[in-house]
Amino acid sequence: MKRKPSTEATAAWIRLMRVQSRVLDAVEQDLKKAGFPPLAWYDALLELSRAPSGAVRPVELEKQMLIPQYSTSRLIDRLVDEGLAARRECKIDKRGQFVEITEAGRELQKKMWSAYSAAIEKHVGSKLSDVDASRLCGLLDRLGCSCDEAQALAARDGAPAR
Amino acid sequence: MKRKPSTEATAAWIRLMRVQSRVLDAVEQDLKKAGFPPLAWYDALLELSRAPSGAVRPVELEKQMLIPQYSTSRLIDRLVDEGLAARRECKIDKRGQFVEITEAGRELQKKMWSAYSAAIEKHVGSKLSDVDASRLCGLLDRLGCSCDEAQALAARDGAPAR
DNA sequence: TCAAGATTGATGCAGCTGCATTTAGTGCGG
DNA sequence: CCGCACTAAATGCAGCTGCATCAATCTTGA
Repeated sequence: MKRKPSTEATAAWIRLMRVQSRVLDAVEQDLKKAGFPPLAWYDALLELSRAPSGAVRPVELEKQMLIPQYSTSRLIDRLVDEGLAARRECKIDKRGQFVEITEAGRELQKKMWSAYSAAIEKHVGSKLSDVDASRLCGLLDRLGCSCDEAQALAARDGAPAR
Repeated sequence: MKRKPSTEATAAWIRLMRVQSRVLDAVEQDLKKAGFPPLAWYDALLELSRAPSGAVRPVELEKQMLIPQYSTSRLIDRLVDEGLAARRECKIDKRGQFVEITEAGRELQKKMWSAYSAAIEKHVGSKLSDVDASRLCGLLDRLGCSCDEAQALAARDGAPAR
């Protein structure tokens, strides 16, 4: 019987998988019950709303959200279908485009943040002291090769996921 | 601007989502590159192989793996299609059935564990001391309302995910 | 004993994801 | 200016997921 990874490492792996899936599920369920779309929509709206001009190239969105290109393309489709964002022509590069958040999009993002932040508090915040949350961050960061800007983002108005 | 969850809690949430998804991706990719099926198959095979009789009721599998009923049903379909498991009639309850792992299934499980354990070591073990891994476990457990048996499982021959 | 309700497992449908490919446009070297 | 390699985005297809529902069987209680 091979035993490359230590028992501790394996246990950590298992928990990382299980706990994340449970917590994510719980948060997504809360949002859904409140009548909101999936978290990915929120993330996209947040990125769009952060852009000074309110418009972002799909490629940028893709990099920010760490999701594949086709996924971005379809997510934008859905946002546009729902009137939360609009595609704008990109004059300087005719292959590309800009995606601009609409007023409806901004409103939804704000409303979602109420429910979303409450869910984070309920499923994470209330179970961990700030000190422990920071410890958890530190340990997770060592696995993920750094989430760079996460601290900065969290300090602002909404939190991305994934 | 609301600020229900602390900055620390939010940062922990973000990292939990991001790091998990990166690590899971990395491990799944390693397995795929080695020509193996997805992790879910491994988990199922492991559960089946653990059963003393080598046969398990789908309902049991469902509870162990924490996935919905229809998901189990279809996963079993795929395993059976590939000759890794077989459906056996359940005499005592004609609604139900038993799922039994085949020799091919046992072999695949073992081979996958080599690749899987190597991936865990590469993406988790090598980045965290045992002590830190244990700390991580402790913190995660507080979020997940306990993963009960995870420690016991890890001590044996293979580790489930999710 | 038999109807009502619970449990086991399968399945049709819609939506989402990954993969590969396509379409269109850019920019560079010759 | 042309051809070639590269980047931006969209899309067809297959597989997977969740949801709702179904059929079969079991259990319970009047």
